[in-house]
Amino acid sequence: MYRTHTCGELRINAISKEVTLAGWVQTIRKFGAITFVDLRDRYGITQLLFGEELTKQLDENPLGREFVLQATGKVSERSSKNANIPTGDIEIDISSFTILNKSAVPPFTIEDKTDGGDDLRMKYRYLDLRRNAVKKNLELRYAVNRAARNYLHGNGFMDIETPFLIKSTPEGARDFVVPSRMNAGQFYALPQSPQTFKQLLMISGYDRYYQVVKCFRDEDLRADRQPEFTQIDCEMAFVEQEDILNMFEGLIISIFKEVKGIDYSETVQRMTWEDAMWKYGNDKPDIRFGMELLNLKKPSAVYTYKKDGRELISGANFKVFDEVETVIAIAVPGCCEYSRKQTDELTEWVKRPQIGMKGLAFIKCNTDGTYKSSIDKFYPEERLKAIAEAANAKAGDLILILAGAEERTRKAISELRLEMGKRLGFRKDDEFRLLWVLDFPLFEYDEEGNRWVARHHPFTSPKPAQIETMINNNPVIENAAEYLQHPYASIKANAYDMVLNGNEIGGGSIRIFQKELQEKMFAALGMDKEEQQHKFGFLLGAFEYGAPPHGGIAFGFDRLCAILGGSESIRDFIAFPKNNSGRDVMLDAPATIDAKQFEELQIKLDLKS
RNA sequence: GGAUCGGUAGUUCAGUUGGUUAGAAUGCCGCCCUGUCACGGCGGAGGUCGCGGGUUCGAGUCCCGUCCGGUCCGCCA
Repeated sequence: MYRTHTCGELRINAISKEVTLAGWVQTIRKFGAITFVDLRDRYGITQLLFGEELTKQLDENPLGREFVLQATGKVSERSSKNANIPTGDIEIDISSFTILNKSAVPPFTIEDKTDGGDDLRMKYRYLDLRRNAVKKNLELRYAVNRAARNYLHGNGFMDIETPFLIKSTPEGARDFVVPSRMNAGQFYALPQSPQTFKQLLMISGYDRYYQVVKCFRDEDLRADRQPEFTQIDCEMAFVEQEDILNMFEGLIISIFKEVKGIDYSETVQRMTWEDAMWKYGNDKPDIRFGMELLNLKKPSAVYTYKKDGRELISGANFKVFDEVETVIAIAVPGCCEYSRKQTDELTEWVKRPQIGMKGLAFIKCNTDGTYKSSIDKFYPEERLKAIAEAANAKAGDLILILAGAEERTRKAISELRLEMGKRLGFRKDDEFRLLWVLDFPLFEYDEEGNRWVARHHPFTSPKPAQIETMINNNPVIENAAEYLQHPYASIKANAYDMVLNGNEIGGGSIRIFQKELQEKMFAALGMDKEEQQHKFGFLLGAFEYGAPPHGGIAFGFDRLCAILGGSESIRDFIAFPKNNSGRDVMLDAPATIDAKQFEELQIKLDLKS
């Protein structure tokens, strides 16, 4: 037996017990005749005391950091206790020890605040995983996993595995492809999601399905995006949108409760996609704080039913506002005292290439009721006041105004709102606010191909009232410049995203379950009959045999864990992540393969560069 | 595909206008130390300044190229 206890469990009540521990050497503190060794395992750290005799033995067999050590001795009370660790009241007075294995000096310190950089930590990920900070994240991940499974199991969902080697149907993201040896010249694709399989399971009658499953997308990465990632993938039959929303806000609330001990008692807010874009400039608004947008001017074709406040800025002969498509303002609370230096810094911030605005106008709503602005030359005080009132600005607030092309400006003001929210401390890691964003557009216009693409995916059903619009209109876009006038531009989907603190954590839709509508959808996306049959013949075939109404959702498991853990990056919540270029720096993958493997696959490399 | 920041000791970093032998902290090694827990004290070793080329009397420093890493845009149904 290697050990009787772990390094995290012994307390004062175990005194004088004879125990054997095994673990890794965290630190060695030698004092001439006696030596202290902190022994670490997954469960904690326990101090070992090497007396005079054993310290002499250490001279023969010196210990080093990360050596694997087994030690037997008696639990005793420390003469000076350490309140910082749970086992700090006791130590093990060692009677014998065995060095089970030596260790090279690790390239970085195995501590909560390590001296190692990201790159090095990834290369030696097996050492990095020994660190408490990373271990905590993986424990959180496992807790979220358990909580999700418990909830779904409790609600009658069944975990059914779906294949990883499937057919490439390049619709959205690029597929990872895998060559087949037995079918030379042919390729499998790794799934971007189990989408079609879970729909087939609904047709097969497994009316509540879930899977915590790896998905693969061959696209460029970000701090919160990996080429392989995990989804909590769910699907239900005989449901409407309302059933799905209720079931899955229940899932997240249950995870909050089990993992974080949070009672999320408030009603989960709901917002249409148009409202989200209008009020926050963004389809995943962070609703932990206000600072809603004041739309002072919008191009007429966008958000057709929304009235902007253009009368507030028009007729002032201010070219910048007169000549652009869109003008949007936000009122930043309590910032009217910003100095020239601070407003200049904000101007530089919005001019960065990532934001790409030409400038920033501001109105200071002074606490004495006066207004001071960078645009006073064009707008007398009463007009500034009118804008301030429309923006719900209070005395003491700073109004920031951006002007430019619709899409860019909306995106920029949204980023500015988030940045100001962050600077003012409105975005707290430990405050969680859920939001459903509903009624997304069914289609998006693809400028490059002058065609429609599915905003969510091609299996998403339109709002029932708009099915006629879709069937009765030709998807062809005659006039690219006026694509917004096309009937398809206004079709809304039965689709929903769950947003947590400004992050999309899940998204789904009610699916199309009628063959004819699905064919119309494929056709709208530019697929002829032959292509439809080649790519999705199996699904269209299945729709002929009694497909029930169904819908579902998938949650980004890694991202959800990162947000619950208060982190921006998902990498520390994945045991073995890839770097920015999609490389595993520990394995040094991807890599070339043997000539023999190419031979077996009957593939010859002919790289372009 | 593009933008941007970085690469100097095992590690994290500093290095002035281009100018003597490239520094600090930490880690590592040795000696001392019986109550430490960020132990302490003394001493020591440790460098292809990512790589290649150029400018210069002289390059860690300036220029060009390239590789690697971070962040972002495009992309991510």
